[in-house]
Amino acid sequence: MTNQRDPTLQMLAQHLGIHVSTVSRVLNGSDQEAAKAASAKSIARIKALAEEWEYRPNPHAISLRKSRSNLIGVIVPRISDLVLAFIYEGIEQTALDHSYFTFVTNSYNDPQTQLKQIRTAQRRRVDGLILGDAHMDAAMRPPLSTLRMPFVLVNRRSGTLPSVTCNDYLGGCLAAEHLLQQGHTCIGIVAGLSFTSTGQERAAGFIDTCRERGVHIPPDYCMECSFDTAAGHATAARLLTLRPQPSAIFAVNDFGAIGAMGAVRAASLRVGPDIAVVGFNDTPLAAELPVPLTSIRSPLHEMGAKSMELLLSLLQGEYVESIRLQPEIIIRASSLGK
Amino acid sequence: MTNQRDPTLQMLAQHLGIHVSTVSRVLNGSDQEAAKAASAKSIARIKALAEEWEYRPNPHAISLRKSRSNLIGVIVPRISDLVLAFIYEGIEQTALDHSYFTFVTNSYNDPQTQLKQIRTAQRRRVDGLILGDAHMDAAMRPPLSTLRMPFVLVNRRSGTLPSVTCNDYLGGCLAAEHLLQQGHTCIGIVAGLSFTSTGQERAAGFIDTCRERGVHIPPDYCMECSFDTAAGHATAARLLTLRPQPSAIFAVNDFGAIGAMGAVRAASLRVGPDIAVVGFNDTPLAAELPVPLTSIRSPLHEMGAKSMELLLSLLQGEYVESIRLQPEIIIRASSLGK
DNA sequence: TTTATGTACCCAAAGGTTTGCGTAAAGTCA
DNA sequence: TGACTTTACGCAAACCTTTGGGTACATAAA
Repeated sequence: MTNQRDPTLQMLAQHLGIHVSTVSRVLNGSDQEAAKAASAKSIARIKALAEEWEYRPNPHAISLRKSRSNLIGVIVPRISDLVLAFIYEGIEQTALDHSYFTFVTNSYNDPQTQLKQIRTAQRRRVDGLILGDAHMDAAMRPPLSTLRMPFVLVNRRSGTLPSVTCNDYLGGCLAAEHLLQQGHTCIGIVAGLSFTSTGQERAAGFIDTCRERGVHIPPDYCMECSFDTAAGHATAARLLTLRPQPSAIFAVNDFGAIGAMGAVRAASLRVGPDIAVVGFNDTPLAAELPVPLTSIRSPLHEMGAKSMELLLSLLQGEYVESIRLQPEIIIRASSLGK
Repeated sequence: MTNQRDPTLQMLAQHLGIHVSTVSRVLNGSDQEAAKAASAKSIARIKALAEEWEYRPNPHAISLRKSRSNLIGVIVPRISDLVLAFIYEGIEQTALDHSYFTFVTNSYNDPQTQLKQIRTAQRRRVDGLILGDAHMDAAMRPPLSTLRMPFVLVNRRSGTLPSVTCNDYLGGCLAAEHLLQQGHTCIGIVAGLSFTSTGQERAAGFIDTCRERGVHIPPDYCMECSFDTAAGHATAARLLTLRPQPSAIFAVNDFGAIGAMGAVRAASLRVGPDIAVVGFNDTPLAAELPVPLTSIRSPLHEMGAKSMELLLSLLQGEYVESIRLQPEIIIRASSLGK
């Protein structure tokens, strides 16, 4: 019976001389329902044949009939940003565990593109969305509340929309406490994009903590920039031209911090002894850099997993609360004097 | 007419008093077919209403009817390996341009897992597969030829299976030529996993070129290891304990090279003046590292895009040839003496 | 006038499941 | 024996499209 086409319910039913509806109930109802639908003997026969023929239900037929697709759309700024890749791994694994499929696309932080990708996903009839590219500024973002579809934000939050994020403010505090403890009083910030909650809150936590300890960070020592290495380099270079020159730099993400380290070296200064550098996210790179990078660890995989769990709850019609995960500081050579 | 359910062909047809089959032909046949199916006036009415109601065909119904899903499965070792993330971006964009959807999963270089992921994708009724985690060793890999489904390999090749790769051997040659030109005669290799064509061919190109120029690389100076930073660090550390100590290290991927740079520094040596380091792939990080990394650039995005194009051809039933893209060396401070 | 050729449609089956409802036969109880 | 309940299924519609066939009417050619 190893012919070309995959077996269908109908083929099984016909072969067994049992009606297709009965076969259906046995094969995917609960044990209870199965018992109601057929005798023990029939159940055994059906299951045996399904096994032998390696019957796999056609997902398109199921989706059509049930009008749900078991598909989740994931939209991120860029999947080649390591941070998002780790988050996505958490999402994808959790989805698979619950027999959902996910597909992921880039929006490049462009609201226009984000909206387009959302529409494309909806055309594919996804059951829900996970958005990793939220803008804080409600005016700047597509009207998410009009999505008419369950969704959750991940990594970045926005207003009261359901989200799973790191406690970025606290992360900023941790970074500040460490640098203050090292005796720094003049500090520059590579602040990320201002419309992201990540950038905004990490910087805010940092600045507030400094102020509480009597260290003032002037506005021009806190520079907005995008989250890639090149931007981090350029921004840190500008920070280093300020007078008085900062003795430490806090970058709100590791890629930015790596760029900053490059800028420090390009200015013939040493990372650590001359200029302390602290990053954020503790990507696996951080520990292995030529000068190991002090970084705030955020639980990326867990963040992705939790966001998927939240969405699953939402799909069940349950009420959910946003989640904030705890960061932790990992101190390495880049922020320690000689 | 803004009610809850999305409009269907039938709803349009009923509203217009035109048969659903006619509406179908007008809406997705060519202009030719449309003209055959209905009068100019009817065509206009149909299109107008479809527009007004924002009609979107139900992909599940289409898939069921046509028994094709417009879905492509992509399997990679890890999407959080930057190299694969860039390749995937190329795949995904090209797919979207041809109105295909892709979804991606990790196989962690485990043949067992790979097979499982392939089966899962097939259960979703994908039209084709792109595999980024091929094993060279036919015995070690799932029997890809029995897939009964179009597929193409990307990044790594295996036997004569259709693939899109970088000319890794040539890349290895370029790296060797550069280091030889710098006067190095004792060189260590962080060689990657031996069952991957990438690791194997890059190392082979390097070693062969050295031999041609009279520089012998003993087997114990070429160490296998996985492609992450931590492994690169550990392996480079071992290379540095060899006597005579190598004055240069070629790592077959950038993450490995970054780890190696860490090891060099941990041994109180300077990257560049003391130990030259060369990587592979020229990920955006390379240029921005504290010591900028010399690396062989492989066109990752293009590789992904081309692999998708190849698969599309295969889906058309066309015959295809494997593609090898040209690498290029980007020289930076990490391989230059003082 | 007959025959051929379009034009502008409609019909109905098919694709694979799910699910509310119906029913014949067997068993239970008084 | 009659009434009633289980047991073990079967029936058919529904989900939304696509597509290989018509058909009825009109116009044109022979």
